[in-house]
Amino acid sequence: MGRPSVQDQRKKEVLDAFMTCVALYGVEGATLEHIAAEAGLKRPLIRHHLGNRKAMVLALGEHIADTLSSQSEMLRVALEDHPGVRNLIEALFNSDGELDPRINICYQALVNSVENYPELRKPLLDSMETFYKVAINIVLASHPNADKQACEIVAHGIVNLFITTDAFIPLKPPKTWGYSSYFAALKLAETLETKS
Amino acid sequence: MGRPSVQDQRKKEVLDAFMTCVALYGVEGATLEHIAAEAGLKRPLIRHHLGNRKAMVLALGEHIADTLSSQSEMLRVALEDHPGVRNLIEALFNSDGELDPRINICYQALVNSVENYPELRKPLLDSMETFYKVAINIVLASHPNADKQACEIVAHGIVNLFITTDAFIPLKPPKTWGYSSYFAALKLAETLETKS
DNA sequence: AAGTAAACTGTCAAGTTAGACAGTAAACTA
DNA sequence: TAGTTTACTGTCTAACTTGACAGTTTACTT
Repeated sequence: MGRPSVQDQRKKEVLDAFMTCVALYGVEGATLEHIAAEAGLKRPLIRHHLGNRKAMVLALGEHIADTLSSQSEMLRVALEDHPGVRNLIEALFNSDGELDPRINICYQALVNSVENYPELRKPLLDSMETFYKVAINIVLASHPNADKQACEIVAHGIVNLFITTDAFIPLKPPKTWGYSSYFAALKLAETLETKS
Repeated sequence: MGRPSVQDQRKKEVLDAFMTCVALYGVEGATLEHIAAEAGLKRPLIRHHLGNRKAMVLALGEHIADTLSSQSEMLRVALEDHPGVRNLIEALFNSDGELDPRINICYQALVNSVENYPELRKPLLDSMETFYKVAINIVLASHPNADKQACEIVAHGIVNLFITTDAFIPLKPPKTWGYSSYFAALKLAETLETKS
């Protein structure tokens, strides 16, 4: 049967290194050399595992989408026993390093490359949609009497506020920026309380 | 006195082309060839006007920061006679093409490059701060009796919701995404009404 | 121990990119 | 018209980047 394949594992490692480089240099700036150095491998190995550049970018798109989707699932499971909008907000804003900020940065970089790699659009769109869906369901579950549309809007808003906060991380902004988004999310959540 | 200088004008044109390319290919992916083609000039001219690559990136940082600041000023002036949070939200979300979405995309790309170009941090931080300040003052002006901190939070929230909406534009998302941010911003604004 | 399938390495060729600089053309002044 | 300043072009070099592929090593099977 020959040497055992570590392709699945290696692929993940390389994609992780790719993710780091895209976050730092942008999609086209993440060269094979950068990725190889980051992954601790020789350059030709990158190609061996992920194929040529286009295949790599598309694989990264799938990877980011999968990661976002599985993070959504983790969020859903984590809040299954402790529902409540409040807990959703805490999970998003006060998850100390549990949610990898590279994913958001990388996601944005890929979004901006959709024109060059149209195949990226669907996975990116779908994975964000599931993220929103999870948030919406959490909000709906904790406010069964509230207006359905209002819940969707609040959920979208909370997620979007989180996204912006995450996007500013490389800037090392004053803490007030993060706090404001956090409190704005809480305010949004409160709009459901008063109506119920 | 020799041939009249068009440097100021050309510089702006080249920076505009640079902005377009960064939005499309990322900071490191925006090559001189791309920029030259976009600007309709020969490659060496880019260098003539903006200097080497590092100088170009820093110049773009200043340019984006200046543009953001002047857009903030325009917003301030436009809403001077028609204050009100509602009008702020309309101006942000329903400005049909008046606010260039490339600026936001480019801003994000530059934020992610702060580690490679540390000098970018200050202008990016300062210009976003003035954007927030303008929004805060508009909110404060229309709700003089409301809690000051609440106004700041709402203003931050509205701006951040707008930023996320703008960031998704290259994805061509379903209209509901944009609407949700818009309505979430309105809901945030309403939290001030009920308390006054 | 021989066979084998996969991971891994070394290296070359083609294309692209940034940087540098000499030189030309254009638009003004005296 | 001569001089001057600036915009602009052509072109060379060095470095970088991707793609390709032959060859080696590793780890498992029979």
